Amino acid sequence: MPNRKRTNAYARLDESLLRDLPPFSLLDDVQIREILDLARSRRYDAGATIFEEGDEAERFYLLLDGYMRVVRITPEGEHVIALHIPAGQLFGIAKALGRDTYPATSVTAADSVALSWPMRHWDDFVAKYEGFAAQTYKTVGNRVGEMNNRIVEMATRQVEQRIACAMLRLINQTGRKVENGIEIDFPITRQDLSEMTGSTLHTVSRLLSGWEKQGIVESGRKRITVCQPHQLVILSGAQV
DNA sequence: ACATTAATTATGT
DNA sequence: ACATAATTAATGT
Repeated sequence: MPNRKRTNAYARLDESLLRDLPPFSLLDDVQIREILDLARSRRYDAGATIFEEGDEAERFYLLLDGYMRVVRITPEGEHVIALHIPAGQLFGIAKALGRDTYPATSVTAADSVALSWPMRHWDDFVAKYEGFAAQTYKTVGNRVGEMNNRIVEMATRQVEQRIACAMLRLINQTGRKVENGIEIDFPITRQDLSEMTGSTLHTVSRLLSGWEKQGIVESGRKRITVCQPHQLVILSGAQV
């Protein structure tokens, strides 16, 4: 039996991968098949850079598994983590922002799998597939909203409150229930938290140690569990 | 109220 | 054994 030649690097993709994801949930299996046959599937190790800020936006992506981190790097080489993206969401969608270069760098926060399509299909997708445009712009809106909140946070809250806010977002968006609380579902360091909050890894470490003594969190190397989310909410200074 | 510096210890391959 | 991550104390702005 001769090998079938195929464009994908791995076994034929199954329709069920996309069927329940918001951008594609209104489509029938024939349409999903079309889309999958245009897609490339790739696996990335944790910490892999998928594209960099300013690169020509050649493809757009859908994260099937893992977590992405959207990063901006200052001329001085300082990293600022703008956003985390969970599995099931599109990223690298420069066309949705009216751009032909990527506005930020995308790095995997965990081992990940992503589909991607050439950007030239973007307009076809928007025109042809019901619900695709609406859902993607909703996603973009949510991300912009989150970043706006962060700006207010940065300007008005103290470091302890900002870190509490960042951790609350993480457990809401990427939390996984474990015995004694909610664990952040991907490896995360003190350094990462500091890059999300405009702080330093030392301050983060010191605060986490304090919270651990109070039983609010439990942490180890590259992993953090929030045991008492409510206490974090109080510390975050959220408006009641 | 924080960052920075530096020294030390813990942890994972 | 080695590199990376985390802690802790001291000092600086």
